Formats: sequence, C-alpha cells, structure tokens
Amino acid sequence: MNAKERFEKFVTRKGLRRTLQRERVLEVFLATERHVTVQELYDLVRKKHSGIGYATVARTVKLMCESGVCRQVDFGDGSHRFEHKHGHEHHDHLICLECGKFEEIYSPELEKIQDRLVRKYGYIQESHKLDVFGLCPRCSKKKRK
Amino acid sequence: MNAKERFEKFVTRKGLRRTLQRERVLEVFLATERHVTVQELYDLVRKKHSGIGYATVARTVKLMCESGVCRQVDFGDGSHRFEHKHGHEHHDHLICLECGKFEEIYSPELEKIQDRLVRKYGYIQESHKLDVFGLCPRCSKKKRK
DNA sequence: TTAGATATTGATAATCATTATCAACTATAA
DNA sequence: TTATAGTTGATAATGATTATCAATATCTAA
Repeated sequence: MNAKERFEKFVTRKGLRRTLQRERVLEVFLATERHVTVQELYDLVRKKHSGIGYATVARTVKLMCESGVCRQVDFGDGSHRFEHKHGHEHHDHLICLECGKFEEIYSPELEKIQDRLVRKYGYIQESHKLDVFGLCPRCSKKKRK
Repeated sequence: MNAKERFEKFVTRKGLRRTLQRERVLEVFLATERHVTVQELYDLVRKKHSGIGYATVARTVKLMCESGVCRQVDFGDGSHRFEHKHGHEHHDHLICLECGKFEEIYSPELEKIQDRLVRKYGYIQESHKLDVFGLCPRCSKKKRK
C-alpha cells in the first residue's frame, strides 16, 4: 500500500472526507525529500495551488501524521519538521550539534533489541524515534585542532 | 559531581555569573521529579520565590540544558517538557499513546549497539534520545475487547 | 440524482510559547 | 572600592499553532 492509498483509507475510515485540498497537500509533501516545516510546506503548496490556506496545510499535516504517512522530526533546534515515509524505510537520525547536518541511519540489530525490550515491559510498539546527537567527522576534526 | 556543582561549574566556565535567581530555579527544578514545562516550573518557583520572572526561568532552563543537568523530553503531544538528571541514570522513554502514561526504560545492550553504530558513521556521540510509542499493557488489553 | 446533514475551507482572530528589549541592578575582577 | 559587563524583571514583539465562522463541498440515504 502506498502513502496515498494509506492516507485516503485513513481519512475514509475516520469518517472524514476526501477533498482536493488534502490530496494536493499530500502530493506536494510526497514530492519533496526535505524535512519541511508547516510554513515551508505551505510555501511549496502555494507555488502550485495558490488558493490553499495555511490552516488547511497545518490541518492536513496533522492528519498525515495520524495516518502514519508522515512523522515529526526534531533536531533539537526547536523547529518542528516533518518527513514522509514514501519510498523510505524506517530510519533514525544522527545529528551533528555543530553544523546541523544529519544522517539517516538504520540498524536491524538495534530494532530487534528494542522490540525485545518493549515486549519485556508488556507494551505493544507502534513506532519509535531515536535521535543521536554528536559531532560529525568533519566537525570533530575541526574541534581537535 | 552532583547536578548543582555541574551547573555552577558550567556557568563559571562560560564566563557567566552565579546569581541567586539561577540557584533558586535550579533548586526548585531538582526538587521535583515531574517532567515540567517552563510554565509549570515558573509556577513552582513562584510558590517559594515570588520575585523571579518568567524570562529568568526560561533562560535558566536553557542554561541547564546546555550544562547537561537538564534535558528536553517530547512525548508527541507538542508540549516541551524538561527533566533533570539528578539521581537519575540515563534512560529512554516508553510512552502509551492511549493514556499518556510512560515508563523510563534502560538497556545497556541497546546503548552498546548504538555506540557501535554511531562510531561506524565516524560520529562522536554526545547524547541521544529514544522515545518508543505504543500501548501499555492496560490499554492494549482494553483495545482487544 | 438529489437533498439534507455535516465536514471542510480560507481568512483571520485568538492564544500560547518563546524571544528581544531595556533600564535598573549586581556579581566579579582588579 | 570601582569599573565593567552580565543579569534581572516587566513587558513588548515575534512566531507558531489553534479556534472561529460563514460560505462551500462532500457524502449518504432515499
């Protein structure tokens, strides 16, 4: 099931309505590979569809998060950014505190241990978010000088 | 080194000044085991020291985070909360999406694998944040009914 | 296909959190 | 003690998010 189907099923299942605006916001969101803020997504949307309002974009982002096609990423700078999961596997983030660059990382081993840990507490895992903060190779070299 | 020493050393090393207000905000913060917002901490501070302003509390929270005695925790509800590390070991969070309750979890194994992964990317780890979202035992039982 | 019920939209106002400003004050070093 | 520069509290400014509402669009049931 792709992201679009997933979102539309979610909307329908919730008794909400499928609208042109929601579809367009979703399309624009899926078409970018950046981690966008609501404002940035709004700007992108406006380039193609000038009639869509900020509130609609914000509301749609919230829905997209609930539906699971979108998730919030926080890199410690206070801004709220969102990324989609279309064509992505799940991944975590490795963020440089110095230059702000980040890597998307993934380790099946890490996932496995996490699963085991969560089950030990009797929880059913829905999702998780791991952000590692540190210094990237370039910045750590600079600092040592 | 306890949290108070750590904070004061940090302040001094940065060329900042030790003030009564900062000390009091820190004391009140360390005295609670809740995950507080700035506003909540401000309210707590005011109960004991009515002269301290909101801005001072907010500024001190920022300093406490930089110094490492405090860290931000986000439970997906949009509010910015802070917890201190006094008398705590490092831990991650297991958060129930249904009732909002959470557990503080820790696994040395998880930490080890994470370290290895980070090194593989050439990064130097400073800190990390793992939040697992799901259903707690009680809520998952309810849902199955 | 149509009508009625109700969700949605866009614009904007309201709210809330965070940050900036500044004059008065105070910690610190010499 | 004094000069310097950081700090404070009050409040204004800013930014982000949410609420409001009249007009409009969607969906369901008949």
